[in-house]
Amino acid sequence: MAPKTPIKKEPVDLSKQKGCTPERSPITPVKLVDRPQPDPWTPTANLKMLVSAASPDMRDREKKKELFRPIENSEQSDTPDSLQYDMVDDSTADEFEKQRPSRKQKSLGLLCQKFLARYPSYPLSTERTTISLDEVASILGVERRRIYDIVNVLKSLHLVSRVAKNQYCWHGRHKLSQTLRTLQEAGKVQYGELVTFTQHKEQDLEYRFGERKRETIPDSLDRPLLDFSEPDFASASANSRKDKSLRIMSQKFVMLFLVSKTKIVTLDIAAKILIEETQDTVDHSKFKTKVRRLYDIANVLTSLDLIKKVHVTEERGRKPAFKWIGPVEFPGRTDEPRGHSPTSDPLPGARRGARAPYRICANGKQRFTRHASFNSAQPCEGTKRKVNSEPNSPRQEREACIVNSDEYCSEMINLAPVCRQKIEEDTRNQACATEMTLTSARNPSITSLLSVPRDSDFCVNPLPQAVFPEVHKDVPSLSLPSAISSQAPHPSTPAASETENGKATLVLNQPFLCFPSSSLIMLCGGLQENNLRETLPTSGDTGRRSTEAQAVPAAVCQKRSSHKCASPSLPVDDEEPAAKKQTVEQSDVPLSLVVPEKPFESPKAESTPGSGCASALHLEDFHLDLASPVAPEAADKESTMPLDSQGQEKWSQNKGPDEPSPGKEHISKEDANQPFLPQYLYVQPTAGLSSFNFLFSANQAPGAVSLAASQLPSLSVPCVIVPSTALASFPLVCSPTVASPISPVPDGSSAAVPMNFSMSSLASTAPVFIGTTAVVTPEVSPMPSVDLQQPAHPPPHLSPVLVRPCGAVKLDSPMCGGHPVTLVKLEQPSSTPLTPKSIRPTRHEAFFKTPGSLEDPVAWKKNEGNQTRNVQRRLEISSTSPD
DNA sequence: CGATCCCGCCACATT
DNA sequence: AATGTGGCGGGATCG
Repeated sequence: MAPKTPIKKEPVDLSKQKGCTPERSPITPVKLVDRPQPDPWTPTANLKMLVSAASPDMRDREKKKELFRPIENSEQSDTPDSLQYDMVDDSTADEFEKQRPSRKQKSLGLLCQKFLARYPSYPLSTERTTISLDEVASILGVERRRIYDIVNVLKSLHLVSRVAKNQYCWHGRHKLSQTLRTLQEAGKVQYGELVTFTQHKEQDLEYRFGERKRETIPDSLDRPLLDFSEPDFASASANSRKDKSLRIMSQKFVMLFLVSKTKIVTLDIAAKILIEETQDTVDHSKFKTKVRRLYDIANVLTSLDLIKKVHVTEERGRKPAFKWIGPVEFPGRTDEPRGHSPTSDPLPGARRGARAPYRICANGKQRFTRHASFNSAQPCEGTKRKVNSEPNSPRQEREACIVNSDEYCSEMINLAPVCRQKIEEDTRNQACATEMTLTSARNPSITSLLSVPRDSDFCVNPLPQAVFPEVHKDVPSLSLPSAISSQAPHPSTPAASETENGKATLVLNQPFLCFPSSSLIMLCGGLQENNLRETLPTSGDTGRRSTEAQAVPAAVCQKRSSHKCASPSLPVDDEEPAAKKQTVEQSDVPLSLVVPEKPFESPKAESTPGSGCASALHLEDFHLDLASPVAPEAADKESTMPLDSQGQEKWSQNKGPDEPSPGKEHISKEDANQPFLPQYLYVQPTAGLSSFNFLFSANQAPGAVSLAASQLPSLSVPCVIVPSTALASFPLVCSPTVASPISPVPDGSSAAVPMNFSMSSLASTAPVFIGTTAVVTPEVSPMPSVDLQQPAHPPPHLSPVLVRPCGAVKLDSPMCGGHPVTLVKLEQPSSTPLTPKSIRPTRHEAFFKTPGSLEDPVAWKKNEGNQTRNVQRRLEISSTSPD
C-alpha cells in the first residue's frame, strides 16, 4: 500500500553500484552504519531499505556525521551488496511498512546526508573521486532529478564540479573556506551592507525593493557572483550554459548569511532579495517558487552543517529562518594577512580559531561584538547586545532583535540588495563625467559624508576610516610594503597626528591606504550616485538622488559640527552616519573583492558594455590573487596592462595639470578624507578610468590634514598619485602637501602638490586625481616619502584597499532608497558610531590596528609584498581583460 | 491551515 | 532525436 514505496525507484542497477563502486568504495564511508542490515535481502532490497530507511528522524545524521567523517577515509571495503546504508531501524519488519517513506524520509536533506556520507569531507588530494549521477541515484534510490538538486548546491560551493556528462568530481570541503570567503566578499560587494533589522525592516525591504526594483542593471550583479563561483577552478568545462538559479541562488543565499551580522536569514527575506535581484516583479507565485527552492537549498546546506533552521519570532509571528553555523571567518591565506586586530596578532591562525567574525577588526569593537554573537552559540546574547547597546537607532535595534521560538534571539537581517551595480555604473559614468563630479564635489555635503564618521577634528581620521574602513585592515596588511615595515614606525606620521590628537596618531599608524581604483570609485559611488543620478539619471532615480544628496549634506553638517551623534540635525542623520559607518565596516570586505568588481563595472559604464563578464572575472581574479599570488602574472600585468597604459597617459597628463582632469578633483576630495588616514592611498586603476593607481601620502600633512578635516569640506592633502603601472616605473609622485585651502597644512610637507579634496570630488567618482607632478618629497612623511622614494619598489606600499563608500553612501540615504536599502546596524559597534566620539574610538582602533597591522604586514610584505602588488596588478589586468 | 518540500512534468541544452 | 539538466509549481505531508 505504501503509496510510494521506494521500490519504484529501485530500478537501480545493482550492477552499476558494484561496478561503480570502485570509485566509491574507497569513498564510501561506512556511514551508517550500523547495524547490519538485518537481512541482506537482495541488493535491491537494500537499496530500498536505504531509501526508506532513513530513520524517521534525523537522528541518524548526527551519528553519521560523527561516525563517518572520521571513518571516511579509512578504507572500508564496502561491500557493495550490502549497502552500508543504514537502515535505520532494526525493526525491519516494519521497514516495508515503514518504507512508506514519510516525507521526511525522503527529504532532500536526508538524501543529501546520505550522499555526503559517501564521500570524505576532506578527500586526499591524491584520490580523485568521481561521482556518477546514475550510480548515486540508484544507490540512494532516488530519481536523478533529486541528485541534481543536491549536486547543484554542492557545486555552488565547489564541493563538487562537473567533469562530464554524468560525472562529477568530488572535491570535498577543502575549498570550502575559500569559496565562502569569496562569497562573503562578493556578498559584501553586492549587498554591501546589509542591514539588519527586524520585521519592520522587512517591510522596508519590501518597499525598497519596489523602489529599487532592479535598477538598471540587474544582471550584472548576478553575474559576477555566478561567474566567480562557477569558474570553478576545476571545471574544465566552462560552464557554459546558463546556469541558473539553483546554483546561483545557493550562492546568493550563502552570501546573505556571510554578509549578515546576525547570520540569520529568514526565508522570506532571502526570497525577496533573491527575487529582487533577478527580477523585480515579485509575483506571489514567484515568491512561492523561490521559497521552495530555498528550502531545497537550505536542506542541502543544513546537511553540510552550514546552517540550521531556526525560527524568528516577530511581532507578526514566527518566521522560518536559517542560521549560519558554518565558519564565519575564513582564514585566509594570503589575503588576510593583515593584523588589524588590536592585538595585532600576527597570527591568522589564532584568529582563525577564534574566527573573528569579521576580519575587519580594524573597526574593532563592533566586530568583536559580533563575534560574540556569532560565535557559535550565543547568538542571542551577542546579537542582543549588539542591538541594544549600540544601536544607532534604538528602534532598529529592537527590531533587530527577535526572539526565536527557540531561544535564540535571532535577528533578522535584511539585506538590501543594493544595486551596487548602479552605483558602480554611476561611478563610472561619473568618472567619465568628471565634470559632474566636480560640481558635486564642491558640495560640502560630500565632504561631510566623509568626515561624518568622525568628528571634525578627527574627522580626518575618522572619515577616512569611515570611508575606507576596510582599507585599514586590509590595506595595511596588504599594502604594507617593506618600506613600510622599515618605516613602520612611521615616525613622522605619528608626530603629525599627535599634533592634533591621539587620533592623528591613529592615522599615522596607518601607513598606507590602498584603494583599488574601484575602491575609489566605490567611495565616490555613494556620492556619485547622487551625482550620477543627477547627471545621469540612469533610471530615474531622481528622487533618490535628491534624497541622498540631501542626506549627505546633512551628514556633512553634522560632521562638520564634528559631532555626529549630536547631530541631530536630522534625526535620521544619526542613523545614517551610523549606517555609513557600518557600511564602511562591512566594507571591510576584503579589498580584493571590492576592487575587482568595481573596476570592472566601472569600465563597463564607461567603456565596455560587456562589463558583466568582466565583473565576474574580476572576482575570480581576485580570488586568485588572494589565494595565490602570482608574481609572474602581476608582472605581466603591469607591463601588459593596456588599459593601464591608457590610464597612465591620462594620468600623466593629469599629473601635470593637477586639476585638469576632473578626476583630480575627486581625488582631492578624497584626500581630504584620506589625509587623515593614511599616508597613502593607493588606487588601482580600474579598467576604465583608470588605470591609475594613486598613492596619497597623507602623512605629510597629517596635521594639515586633520586641520583640514576639521575645517571640513575640503581638505587639501598632499598626495601622491601613482599609476599602478606607473608605480612600478615611477616612484611616487608627491604632491606637496598641500594645505587645504582651509587648513594650513600646506607647507608642511612640502611636497608636492597640494590637493584639495572635497568630498564632492569623490563623489565624482572619477578615480582620477590630482595630478601633481609627481615629486617625491622626502620631507613628507617619512614613510611615505620612503616609499615614494623608492621608485623601483613602488608597489610595496600599495595596499589594496577596499572602500565601500558606496555602502556608506547608501547608508546615508537609506531614505533615498535607492540603493542600498539596508542599513542597519552593522555591527553593534557601529552603534557607537552614533556618537561621534564613539565612532572615533572605533576607528581609532582601526587605525591603531593599522599600525599593528603594519607590522604584520611588513612581515609579510617581505613575503607577500609581492603578492600585494600582484594583486593589484592582477586586478588591473583583470580589469583590462575583462572578457 | 500554514509551513515544508516531494515529485515529476517539461523546457532547454547537449550530444 | 535522445539524453542530460534542471526550472518550476502542483499538491501531498507535516506540525
